[in-house]
Amino acid sequence: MLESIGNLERTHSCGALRAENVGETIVLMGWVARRRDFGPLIFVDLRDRDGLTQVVFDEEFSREIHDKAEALRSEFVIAVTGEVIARDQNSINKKIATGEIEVRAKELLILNDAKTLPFQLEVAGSEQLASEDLRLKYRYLDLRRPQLQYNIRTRARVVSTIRRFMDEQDFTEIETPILIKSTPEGARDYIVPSRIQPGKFFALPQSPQLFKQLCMIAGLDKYFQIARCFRDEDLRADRQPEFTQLDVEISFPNTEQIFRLIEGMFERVFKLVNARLPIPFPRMTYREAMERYGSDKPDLRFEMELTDLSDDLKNTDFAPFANALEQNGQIKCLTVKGAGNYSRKQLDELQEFVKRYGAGALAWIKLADETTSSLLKVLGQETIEKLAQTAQAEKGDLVLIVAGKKKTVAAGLGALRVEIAKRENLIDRQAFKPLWVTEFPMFEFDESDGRFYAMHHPFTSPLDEDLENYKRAIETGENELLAGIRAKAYDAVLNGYEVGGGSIRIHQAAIQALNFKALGISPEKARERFGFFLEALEYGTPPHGGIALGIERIMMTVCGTDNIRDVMAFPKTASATDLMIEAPGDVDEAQLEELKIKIKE
RNA sequence: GGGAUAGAAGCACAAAGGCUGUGCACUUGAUUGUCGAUCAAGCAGGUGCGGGUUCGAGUCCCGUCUAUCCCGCCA
Repeated sequence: MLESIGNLERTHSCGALRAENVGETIVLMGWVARRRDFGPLIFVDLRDRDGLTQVVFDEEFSREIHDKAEALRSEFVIAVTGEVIARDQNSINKKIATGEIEVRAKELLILNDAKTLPFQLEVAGSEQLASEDLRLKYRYLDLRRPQLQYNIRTRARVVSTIRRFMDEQDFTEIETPILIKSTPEGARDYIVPSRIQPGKFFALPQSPQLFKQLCMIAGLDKYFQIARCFRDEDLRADRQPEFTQLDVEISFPNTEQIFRLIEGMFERVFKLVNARLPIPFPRMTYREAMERYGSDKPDLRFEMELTDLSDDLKNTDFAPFANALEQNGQIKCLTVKGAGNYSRKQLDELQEFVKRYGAGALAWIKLADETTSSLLKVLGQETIEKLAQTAQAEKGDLVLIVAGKKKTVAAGLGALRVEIAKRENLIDRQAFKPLWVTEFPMFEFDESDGRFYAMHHPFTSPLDEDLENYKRAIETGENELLAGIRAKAYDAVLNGYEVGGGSIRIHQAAIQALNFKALGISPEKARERFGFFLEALEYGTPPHGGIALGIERIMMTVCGTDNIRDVMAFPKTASATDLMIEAPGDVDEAQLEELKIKIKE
């Protein structure tokens, strides 16, 4: 028999009661986390979002209530009125915040029952959770787990802290449209058919980029938005098709102002979890990051930098190395301290690992009792010793070498660096290591379709020092020169995650036109795609720039998880479906008819 | 689009190519101090799906589906 809550009100949460409450009569409501039946005595761990409180149903105290409690099962929803009593010294439970007390029930309302759950929320004394697909199907149950409750509530605190901070800094929160126009540049769009304009489509924003720039043209001066963004691309452990950004734009800015603002924001956010960040953040150019770490988002929680061996090998006959150098490539290595005893199997695994990034092979030098190497036969002992010396390897160390195109070497060794840090447990889990990566290249050449793409986005301003070369390169079509042009673009990096990226934008129509030319977008095409924006640029556009920060990525570091699904209430699977609501789904024939859409086949 | 791993009771797992099993959950009973309660009994699957190899297949092979991680893609 289920009962009504009536006018009963909670006096405390299940995490609130302490020794000083002893003697009070209180009302708790929550879920039965666990029941321990001792016959005349029944213990119930009552759970809500704040914690657990032990409730005692004592036959001696109230026969009627005790007997009623016999019917309780896991996840029943109950209201308990009772007295807070102190526990014996030896029955204090140090594992829970309310462990010094318990509640002796004198009233019990069974507000709802619950079927046996399809999986146990947490198996006591075990790290094992049910498989993720099952937990995603019953996400509302998985969310009852204290860890997810903590993550979701911490996210809310972070977001409200950000709002308050941006408000204090005199920013205006502005909502931009969700139904916008598709722009083929950048990520694939999610598209939405229009009923009133059959055959036409909206797109969901990949980011509010052009709208925030238009806000600057509109004289709104300091804009921000906690903006939902959509990208129809494949998922990863840190990527979902819809996600949230703190989107920021400022008029008359310089990079320093933006860095200061964001550093202040991060400082405030990380205070919530009692973490201190180094202010100002260290900085590194893109070029330096790639050379030293093989990554534009280096994880600075551990050392282990790359070493260039190209000089030592410039006269080598060994074909893979000679070819790499001939094609303007590189030979670089990682020195792993104390890994000189790696087995053949381990080295094979690492080789397989770098091959995923396009590396042909992984050569190694082991400095054990004697120095051995997979290259011994082809390079000879002397060269091996020299390489080990250049790599600053000492006895007991391991040197891992990759040769090839610069991009491949960086990708392979950059990823290997992180992989080895995980295997060797080199990462300080408590540390927060932020970094600004600056001076990104303007463009990236795509071999497959033989044109340049904007590395950041097509509205990014070139670096002042590179402006002359930029203009010349575009006018004369010198690809090599163009590839070297740097942008006023920067990324915020935290613990190896790119948590944000931004730039100073182009505010002059003539430069914007040049940029489209560099990207191979004809004036006609540009007008068709971005005409409204190009026109807007001509009506007195102030210099402006900004940044967008990924809320989920920030939350991943705040919550100490490596999975984005742990910091979102209702995430999607790797194949971009929602197992709970079973989306995407079919629509009625009538709906399609209204939209004038026919499904092929 | 590609690669890797996994799929067995409600859940998590063990099972040299040879009778399937363990823990938790669940049900019933016992139990005055537990907090991963304990004890006893009970309930419960034939291994994601489709083929193949074999005297015999969770186990080997092929395909497929789902989940996860990665490459490509994406900032």
